[in-house]
Amino acid sequence: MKDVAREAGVSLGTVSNVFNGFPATDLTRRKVQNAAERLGYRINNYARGLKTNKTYTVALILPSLEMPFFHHLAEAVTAELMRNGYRTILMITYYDTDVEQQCIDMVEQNKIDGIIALTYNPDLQVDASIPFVSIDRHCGASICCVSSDNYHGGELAAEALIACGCKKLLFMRIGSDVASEVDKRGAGFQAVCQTRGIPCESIILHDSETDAPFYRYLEAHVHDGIAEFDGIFCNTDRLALRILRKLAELDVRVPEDVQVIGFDGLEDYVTQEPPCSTIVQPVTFIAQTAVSVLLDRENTVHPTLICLPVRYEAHGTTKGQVSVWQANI
Amino acid sequence: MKDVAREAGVSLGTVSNVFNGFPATDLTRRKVQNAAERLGYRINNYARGLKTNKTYTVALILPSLEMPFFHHLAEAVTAELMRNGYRTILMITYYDTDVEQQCIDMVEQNKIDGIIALTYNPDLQVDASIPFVSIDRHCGASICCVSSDNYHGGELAAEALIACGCKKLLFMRIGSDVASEVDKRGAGFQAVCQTRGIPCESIILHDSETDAPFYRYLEAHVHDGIAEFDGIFCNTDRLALRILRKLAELDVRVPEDVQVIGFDGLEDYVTQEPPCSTIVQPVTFIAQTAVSVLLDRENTVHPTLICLPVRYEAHGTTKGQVSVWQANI
DNA sequence: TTAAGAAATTGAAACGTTCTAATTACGCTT
DNA sequence: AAGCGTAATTAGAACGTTTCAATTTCTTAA
Repeated sequence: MKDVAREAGVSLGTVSNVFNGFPATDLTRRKVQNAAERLGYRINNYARGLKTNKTYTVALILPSLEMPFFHHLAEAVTAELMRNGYRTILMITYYDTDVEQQCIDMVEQNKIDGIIALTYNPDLQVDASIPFVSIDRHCGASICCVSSDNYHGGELAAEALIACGCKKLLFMRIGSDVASEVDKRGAGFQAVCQTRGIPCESIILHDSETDAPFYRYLEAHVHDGIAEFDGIFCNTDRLALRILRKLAELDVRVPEDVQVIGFDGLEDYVTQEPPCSTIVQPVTFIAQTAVSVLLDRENTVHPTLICLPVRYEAHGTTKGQVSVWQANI
Repeated sequence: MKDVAREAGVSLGTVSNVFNGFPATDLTRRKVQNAAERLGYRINNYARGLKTNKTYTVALILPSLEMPFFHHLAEAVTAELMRNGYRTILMITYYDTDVEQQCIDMVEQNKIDGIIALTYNPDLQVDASIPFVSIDRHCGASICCVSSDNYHGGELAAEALIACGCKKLLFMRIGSDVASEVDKRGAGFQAVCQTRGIPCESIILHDSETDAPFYRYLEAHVHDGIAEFDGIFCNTDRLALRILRKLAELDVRVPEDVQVIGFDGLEDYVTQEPPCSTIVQPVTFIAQTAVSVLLDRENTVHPTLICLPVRYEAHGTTKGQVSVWQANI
């Protein structure tokens, strides 16, 4: 920059002004730009960050990229940040709460502009001075969490199954994250069942790595292809897919005898064989919202939870193309 | 840091020494650490980067995260970099060659320590002074590219099918990246067919978004469940999966009448229904190799291509559990 | 006890920006 | 032509580290 200033015959400050869009004569502007071009000058963002304390970098902390929801999120967050001129530092925790804390520590060390995280550590130590947005799960009372409207998603699933004629329902939930927003899917589902007077059984697996308990339940409650229930809501598409295969194995006809709805609506699972009706999460919208809440530090008061609308999408494991999401619940 | 120095009653330089592991008395070391603790001091990496020109950050540029190969790669690269004390800046190009160039430009501006990229732009402008490793595809004569041993993978596929009794083979290839390392799969496959005197037809789709041409071919060459070929090698598992479904639709029995092998071996596809025999890529190893080549700037001379070993894995769409990868080709 | 040598510590000058207050140049009005 | 207000430019002090030559302190051996 010093060289550019000398080459252009102006002062250091002027070069800085030109590069930051501060007022300058067309002539000087041109002189500086030419000099910079000739010298192949590139601004040094570290020196700049040192002075401004602004790094145009945010950290994205995720448990893994293997689950479709996670890598879709990663892609969407990265894209949205880039659109705003920010870079993404990606960190993977492998569902390990210690690694989560490590990531936070590492990242705070680096004077970044914010953190977007999906973590499982209930008592994460995070510096209150650094903007933080969580996804799917609260971490800290005053930290904004953005997620799908899981509760309403559960309601939609119940409404859809009931509208398609189901009389006896089943809710299946797997996954290790307790007390997360995701947990509300079951609550919404059960609430509707209750109101409508539809019996509903729940099988909830928090710590199990395997689906075996679900399979055992199915085997116990299906006899000669006749099931004791006629509708299942699985809390993820991934699970729904495996349940569908198990049902096929047990000679249960879908959707004739039993109807199935999953949750997520990411192409990866929905288009698999068989494709499954589902509650679609607005991943891209979640990403965009998280980013804009994070970057918008104008309002000092932030919402503590933002739920984004989900919708029901029929893919053949429920009867008909019922547009339940338009129902006024 | 100034405050820490004052608090500990030592000079600025000493504090720096302590934090960088330079020799210091146990006493001073303790004094400095206590002071730092009391003041909640954290080193500022931007100031440090300014001085040392070392940022402990590398950029990872990928077309997308949706393909299993890509997100596995992203995860493995991130983990490996973290293990080495580096941070990962993730950038997604959406297969757009302009965006690729943009990413490179952005990243060069930021004085990072290196770039790992999987790009499609044949004439990417990249600053020779910044360490660069590409994956799956060369970009620039003197830039190191690491990939699976795709040629040998093709050979393995052919060997496996032939060892399982195939007499008339088919090679199917889809994907937009021309002239990449991936392209060598077909070459290896055909070479073995030639040597062994096995007839082999190839259907190569470079620009097609859809599989329709493959389906049309299959429909034309299968009559009443009897196919004119008895073995297929698909250049990805994703494709293999769809071909398998089409074959089922055409009442072709797999593996009895036609055997199928895919390529990639990432859980996402192999465990789908039906699971498919495949050539497994060592994703994690690719990631580790890319990182270590990138970080190891000691040797000024770098290899221009590094091929990592693949292996054949039977999953039921080929007959028997033939361990072809041990064959001495 | 002292001199020499090694080890630890210090002070000040970088690194490449931005920022602020001060200065200079410019265009108008009287 | 002088005076005034505004806009553009400048000089130099930060920002928080590292680095290196110079200095001090500590060890050891004569």
